[in-house]
Amino acid sequence: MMYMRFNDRIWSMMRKIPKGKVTSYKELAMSLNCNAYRAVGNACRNNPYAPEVPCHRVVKSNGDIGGFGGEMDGKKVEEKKRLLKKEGVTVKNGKVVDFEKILFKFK
DNA sequence: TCACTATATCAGC
DNA sequence: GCTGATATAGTGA
Repeated sequence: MMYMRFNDRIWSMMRKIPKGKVTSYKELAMSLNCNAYRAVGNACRNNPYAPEVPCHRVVKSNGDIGGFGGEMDGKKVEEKKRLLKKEGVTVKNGKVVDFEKILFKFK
């Protein structure tokens, strides 16, 4: 399979996300290919790295937290929210406050 | 090729 | 505003 270049790229990009900021799957996808939103999420799910690649700083394009650890029901999602809050990102009702302001764009 | 995925977008209500 | 269906890109089997 052509190696995992996409995943590798995704991880590299996420690694650059500064603390206190977030990005969206869409932004990541757009920076690499264009519409591989799902592929980005896939990369995160297959993320072999843990704290090195802050996958919890990646949220949906509308500011929603999305999922985490493969659980979309909750459970780990609250952990994600907690992590973001701890890093300075305000999360309310499962959504990032001032999402556009703290959105980190690659370019 | 088929099925899966931490999404995005549109239609219907 | 919310729910469901569809589109799209990539990986694994």
